Amino acid sequence: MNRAMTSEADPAPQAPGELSAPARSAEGGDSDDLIELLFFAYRDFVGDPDRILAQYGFGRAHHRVLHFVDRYPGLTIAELLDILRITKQSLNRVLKDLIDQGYIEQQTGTSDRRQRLLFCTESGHALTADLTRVQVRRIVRALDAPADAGDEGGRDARAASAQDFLLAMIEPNERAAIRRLMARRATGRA
Amino acid sequence: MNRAMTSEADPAPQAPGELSAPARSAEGGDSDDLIELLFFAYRDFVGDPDRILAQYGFGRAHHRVLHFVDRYPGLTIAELLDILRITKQSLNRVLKDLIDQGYIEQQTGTSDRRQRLLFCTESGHALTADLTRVQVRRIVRALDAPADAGDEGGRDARAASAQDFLLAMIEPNERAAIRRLMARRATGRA
DNA sequence: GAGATATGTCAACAACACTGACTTATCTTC
DNA sequence: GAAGATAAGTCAGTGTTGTTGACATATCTC
Repeated sequence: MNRAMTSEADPAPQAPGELSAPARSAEGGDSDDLIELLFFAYRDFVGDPDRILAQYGFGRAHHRVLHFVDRYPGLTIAELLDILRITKQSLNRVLKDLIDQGYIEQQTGTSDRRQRLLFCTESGHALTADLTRVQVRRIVRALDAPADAGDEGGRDARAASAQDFLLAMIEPNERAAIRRLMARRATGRA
Repeated sequence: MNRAMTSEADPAPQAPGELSAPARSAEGGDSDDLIELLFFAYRDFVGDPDRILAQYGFGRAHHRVLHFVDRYPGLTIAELLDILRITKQSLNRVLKDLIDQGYIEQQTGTSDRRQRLLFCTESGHALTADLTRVQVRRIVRALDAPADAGDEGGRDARAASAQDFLLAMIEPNERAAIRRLMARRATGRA
C-alpha cells in the first residue's frame, strides 16, 4: 500500500471504520467488503508474529503448533492434527524442529501409553508469549478504537460481537468441538 | 474436529455464540479467544473456494488474483503487487496461468503505455462469481445467525461491527489506502 | 493372539513464496 | 534528444509448508 495505491487523490476522507454507503445498503455488499477485509486483516494479523519467528528460523507452521500446545498443554498428536488439519508428515517436520530445539517436550500418555502428550518448555512458553503479545496488542488496539458513530457498547461488547461473528463463520458442525476445546484452555499461568 | 476432539463428554452445552464466562471477563482473555477464532474462521473461509479451485487446477494464489482483478477492473501489476504483498515473480507465475487459460486479459495502459491493465474475461468473471458465491454464503449465514442473547441490532448492525473490527485490525497506516481501494470497487455488473 | 489405533519415518512431489540478476519498453527530466 | 527512472517480464535457484503413498513400531482392545 505504498506507491501505487496511495497515488490517487484522497476523495473526501471518510470517518474511521466507515465504508462507502452502497457497501452497506446493497444486498450482499456487506459480504463483499467482508471478504476483502478478512483478507487484509488476516494478512496483518499473521504478519506481526512472522517477523519474530523469522529471527528463530521458524515459520507460521511452527507458530501454530507452539500456540496450540502452549494454550492446551497435554494435547495429543491426533488432537493437534485435528485442529491444524494437516497431515501427520507435515506436522512432524515442524514438531521435530521445536522438540529438537527444546521448545516443546513430549510425554508418554498415562492412560494410553501410545499417546504422546505435548507440552511447552519454559523457553517454548516464553517464545509463545512473545508471539501472542504482538497479536493481542493488535486485537486490543482494534477493540479499543471505537468506530465513533453508532458505538453502542464498550470494548467488551465489541469483543463479544467479533467473537460471535468469527464463531459463526466456522463450519457449523465443528463449532461445538471448538467451543469444547476453548473451554479447556490453559488457565493464565505465570 | 472429528475423532479426537469429539471424544470427550460434552459438558453443559452452551448457547450458540457464547463462550465460557472467564473468556470474556479476564483482561486479554477476549483477545486470546479471538486469536484462535480468527484462525478457525479464516481456515473455513478459504476452504470453501479451495474445493472449487481444485477442479480447475488452481490454488489460493489464483483466487486472490482473480478476486481483485474482477472486483477492481483495470488494476495495474504494481497495484496488484501492492495489494497482495508478493513479489513480481510470484505474481507472474499465477497470472500467466490465468491469462493463458483465458480468465484474465491484459490491456496496455492508455495514459502510460508501460502499464498493463488487468481485466477478467467473461469466464474469469463467471469463475470468480462462483468463488465469491460460496464465501458470501458463509458470511451471510454468519450474519444471519444472531447470537441469541444480547443481540441489539439486526444483520446490518452485525455486518457493520464485523467490518469495523476487521478494518481496525489492519495496519493503521494502510487503512486509508484500503478504504480508497474499496471505494473504487466494480459496481454490480451483469 | 488378532486386529485396531497412535505415532514415527522415508521418499517424492506440488503450490507458493523468496532472492538476485537482467531485459525491454516507455516515460520523465534536463 | 540523451540520460535516468519506472513498469513489466523473465531466468534460475531456493525454502517452507502442504500433499500422497508406503511401511514400521508400540500399545491397546477384544
